Amino acid sequence: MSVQETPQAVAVSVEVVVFSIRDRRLKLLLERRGAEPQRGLWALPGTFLRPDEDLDGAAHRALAEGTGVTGVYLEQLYTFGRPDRDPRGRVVSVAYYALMPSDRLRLCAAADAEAVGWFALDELPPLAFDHGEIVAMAHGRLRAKLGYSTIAFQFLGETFTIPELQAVYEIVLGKPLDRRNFRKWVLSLGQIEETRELRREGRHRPARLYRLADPGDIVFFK
Amino acid sequence: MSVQETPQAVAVSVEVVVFSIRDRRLKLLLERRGAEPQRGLWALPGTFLRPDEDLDGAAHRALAEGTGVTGVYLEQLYTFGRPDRDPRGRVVSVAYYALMPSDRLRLCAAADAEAVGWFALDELPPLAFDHGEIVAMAHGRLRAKLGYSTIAFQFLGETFTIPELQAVYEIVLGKPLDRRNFRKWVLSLGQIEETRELRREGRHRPARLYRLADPGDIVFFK
DNA sequence: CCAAAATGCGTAATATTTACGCTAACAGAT
DNA sequence: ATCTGTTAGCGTAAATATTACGCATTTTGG
Repeated sequence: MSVQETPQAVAVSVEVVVFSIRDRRLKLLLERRGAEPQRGLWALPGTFLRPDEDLDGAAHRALAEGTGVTGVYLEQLYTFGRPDRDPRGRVVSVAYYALMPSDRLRLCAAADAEAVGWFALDELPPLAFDHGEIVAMAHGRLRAKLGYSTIAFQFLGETFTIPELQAVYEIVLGKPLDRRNFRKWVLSLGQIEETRELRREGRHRPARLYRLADPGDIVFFK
Repeated sequence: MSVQETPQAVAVSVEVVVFSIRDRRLKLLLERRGAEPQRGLWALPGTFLRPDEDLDGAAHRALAEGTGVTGVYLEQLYTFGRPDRDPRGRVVSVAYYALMPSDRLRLCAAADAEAVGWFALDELPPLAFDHGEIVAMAHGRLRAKLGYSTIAFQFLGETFTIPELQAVYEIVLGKPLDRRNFRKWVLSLGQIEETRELRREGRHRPARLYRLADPGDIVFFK
């Protein structure tokens, strides 16, 4: 790095694209901005980076402060730095995306946000700054990563049935999958182990509950 | 983003991991640091972000100033922001990686660098800051992306033979490939078209020269 | 004109993916 | 107790993709 150049002071923020599946749809967590600029528009949960904090830490904090959510899967997505992307000045945003089970939420509006809400990905309100661009990239990455990693499991609780897992794939990919082939495929990954319990709901045969063999880990395959 | 927080001033830099294939090995372009801190250590070409510049622009500039190289394939890799990663203060680095043909270089040492040089990936000198970590991630990304995109072509000139392309794959993946299957595979991608010319070298049948059907574009497949 | 080296084509064996028939288990209605 | 609708779960065959590899072709150097 060229140390003879004078480093220019820049504000660094993190923004988090939080995905969850609710009502059989892929949804996004947004905060309504309670301050200028762009007051009233919806925006991604985010925060400025603190002096002694690393980027992952800031992303976790943004999520905790904005929504009370902790312990979810978080991954760095991309860094956005167009000079004019924030009217307040030069802000470089490191975007993250997060996946969480639908039940894991206690909504608590952040101090400077009038509201927090879930929005279906295909019915998003107008977003602040360049957050639409960030969301589009996060969605693409999520779809791609379903195919070669176990991130999809992050949408589910500790135990889950194979049909529930299949629903996650179908909702994110937007297309139906064959039950029988899906079952074979997911079992062949060697990532889940069966429990002794069943999930009974509806007037039909109950499904066996499974558990991640290595919870917390994201495994890559193929 | 939480606008009530005071944004902390942070220096933002870009660092570029430049890959090329020279002498049938995967090599990396490094600059020897000519100033403190860590003077004398080798480091990735990089620069601080300027006020009116976007991140991609800064990465291209870092490359042009450090090495005189322009017009190469550049892609954002990851952003590194551990609080203690640079002894000068808080520096968040947006890392990029670049691929270039082996012939495309006019080495010109940057003003503050005593030297610029190519190093085989498995014989790297000690690197400054956390650049070793950045290089490791770039190498992983490069290998992964060979499998589902046409980045490999960026290592070659405008025209190339199929065996030359195969050598790129073999060197990056570190394993031999079957000539006949490789040919079928690469032709089936529909990304290259044959020219009327041949490349003659050595005492053997000359190879046909091909050209990218859509030069500059990186195509994803599978 | 022969040997060496590398291109270029074709075909068989193997593995992976996809399609889909069929049985099992449960809830609730008759 | 039996029937019915619905979803879970198993197995098998067909289609597709990948891999292995034999062999003829085209060039150069001696």
